[in-house]
Amino acid sequence: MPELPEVQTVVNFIKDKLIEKNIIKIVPIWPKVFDNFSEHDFYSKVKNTKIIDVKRRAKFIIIELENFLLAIHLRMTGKLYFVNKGLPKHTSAIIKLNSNKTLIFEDVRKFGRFYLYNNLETINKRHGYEPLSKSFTKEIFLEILNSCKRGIKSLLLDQSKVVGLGNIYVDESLWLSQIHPQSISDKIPQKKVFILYNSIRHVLRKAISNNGTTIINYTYTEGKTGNNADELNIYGKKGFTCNVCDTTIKKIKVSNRGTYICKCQKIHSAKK
DNA sequence: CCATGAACCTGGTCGC
DNA sequence: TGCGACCAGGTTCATG
Repeated sequence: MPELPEVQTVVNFIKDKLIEKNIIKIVPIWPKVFDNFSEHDFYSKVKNTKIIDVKRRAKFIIIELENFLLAIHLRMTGKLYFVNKGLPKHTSAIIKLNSNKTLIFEDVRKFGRFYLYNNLETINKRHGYEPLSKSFTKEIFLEILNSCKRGIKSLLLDQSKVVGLGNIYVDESLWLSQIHPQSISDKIPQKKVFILYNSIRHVLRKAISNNGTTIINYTYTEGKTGNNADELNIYGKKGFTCNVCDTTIKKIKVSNRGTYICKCQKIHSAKK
């Protein structure tokens, strides 16, 4: 579930119930879920457990406390939501609030992690531009693409350049721009780079406004799901007809990821 | 610098 | 119905 729009949706959904509350208990159920701290560390390091703010940076959910922040990465199957009673089968961690509410981190594949940091520095060091921020201009995007020679899909998935894109939205953005995922980044004409820039922002904004894409029954809480699956044009559409070029959508492998393409996506590479 | 593959995990689906 | 193979919205690390 978790690319930028889905993480943003989780933040939007839980934020109000967290701000101004105190964390009275935080329990790891899966032993490895707390990456760089222990339950005891949390209680002793974090003096004031009042939550100041909840936001997103890259694909992390950032729960900001007075002198620390708790960063949560959902990885492939993580879900963060409130429960009234009982624990789901794959509960990985529990956060209890003084409001008597319980936030659950459910994670079937157990890849998700919690991190305790003083500030955002550690995350910022390894992560690039927020694609929807003002500082991410089309000129900067062009510079990123021209400064290396990499397959465009692999580059877009690289969080140290531009954050938030994952397998779904990369395929959707490239399709919308009619660029083949194996195009070499510095061989894509400037005009198309700008189209790709617009496509990425359009695709992400639309997905956020739809509360994210639900593929496998992802529920934020009480059955709420994202509606963006209806908006997908290429991802998961193998065998369907592309509604632009009218040919059959194929599935191939690019950067070791399942990748959906159609004929209208041109490959830009060094001439043979 | 860049690509590839494995590792971390569980569960669903597909083909025989 | 059963079983194995393969796949999954992410990231990191080792290797060539």
